[in-house]
Amino acid sequence: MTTAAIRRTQAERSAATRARILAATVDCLVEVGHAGTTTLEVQRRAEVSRGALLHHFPSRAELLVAAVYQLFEAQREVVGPAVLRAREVGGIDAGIDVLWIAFNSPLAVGIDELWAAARDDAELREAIAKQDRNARVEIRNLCDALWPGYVDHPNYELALPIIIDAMHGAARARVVRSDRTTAKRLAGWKQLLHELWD
Amino acid sequence: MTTAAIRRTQAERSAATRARILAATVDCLVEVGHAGTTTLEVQRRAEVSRGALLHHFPSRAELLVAAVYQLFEAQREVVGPAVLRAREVGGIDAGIDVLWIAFNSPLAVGIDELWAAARDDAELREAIAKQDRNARVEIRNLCDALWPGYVDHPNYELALPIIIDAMHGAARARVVRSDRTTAKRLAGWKQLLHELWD
DNA sequence: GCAGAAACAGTCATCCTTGACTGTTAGCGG
DNA sequence: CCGCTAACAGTCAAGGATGACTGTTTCTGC
Repeated sequence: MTTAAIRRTQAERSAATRARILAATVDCLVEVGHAGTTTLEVQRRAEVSRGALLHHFPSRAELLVAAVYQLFEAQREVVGPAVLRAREVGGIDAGIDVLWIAFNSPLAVGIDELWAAARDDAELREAIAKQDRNARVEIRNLCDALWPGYVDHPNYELALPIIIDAMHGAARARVVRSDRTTAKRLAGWKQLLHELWD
Repeated sequence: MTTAAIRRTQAERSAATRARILAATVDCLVEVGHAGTTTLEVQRRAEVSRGALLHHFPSRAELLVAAVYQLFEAQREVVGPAVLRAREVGGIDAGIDVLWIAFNSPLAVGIDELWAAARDDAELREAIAKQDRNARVEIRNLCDALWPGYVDHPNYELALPIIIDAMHGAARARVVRSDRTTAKRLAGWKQLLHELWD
């Protein structure tokens, strides 16, 4: 009787639970890692039945592959606004700060987690590889947008991949090392670009 | 009767099987990753009984912690000789090549695997953190040995952590990306140091 | 308003891993 | 040579994860 009050189409119902499941999966990956992301745990967090979970994602593998896309998409939504703010400020330092946001977000932790798991899972590896290729292009465009004045500098092409790799490495080290060292790294990256570009 | 031919002390027997177990664990980590490194798989590869395994390492956690030390130690034995050769050649380029050997060795893959797992395992994290602190000092000394002529250069302190972080990041990316890009990276790192130091 | 399909609910068998446990053998001190 | 202890061997119970399976509800097309 009361249930009749809420009336949704099949597509709406389906999309809603699917979204809940994916959101729970992402949370799970970020908080307890790949190993901790069991289908049971996802099911608990999403508050769906086992049937619902298995209906949308017949296997754990498919769930994780879907999570890859979800993670990268969510990442875009985090980075986008930050870029806009940084463009108004402008300059090398603000650009580094924004880039670091991308690599340091909780979502990046989730991506990292799947990245590690991808080594033994061909399906997952393929999904990650594809998204990574896209991400590389986007990061490149992001940099061009952040530092329009330096795009034509002879050292621009030299510095970018190194900075990006360094951020990758630093993000990874963050698992073990203290936050304190992060500030030093940020300063170092800024100094490097000033050294190369100014 | 024939068994009497081989006579070893308790300590020798013990050390031998312990070494076999640890070697198998390292192999396992490198080949099938942290998740694939089950105690059963290690036991199979080391060709020891369950009793032997559990005798030396009462729990899987202790086994993995021991593997951390083993991995870093093995890494030293790989890098050491390479450094000696590089010192004879000398120069920025040879130094980069040696550093990359350290980050690109199969052992580094194993370390990476445990590094990822360390996020949800306090015991493991502590072990990794400790070894990482040592490794940082050693890498630093290694660089000083590789590039004695540049140690006092004003940009030396700036460049080192960035190169090291970049190698970390690149090593990680290697899981997904092709080897082809590695050559470009190596060239980029060399060029950066030439740019900064020459 | 009714057949059919999609979305969801809940249970269960199977498999795998872990570490506890008991039994056996090889070296060591006296 | 003998008792003892460390090193090793092999089995087993418990727990947890996965996905198959059956039942139920909600929507949609006609």
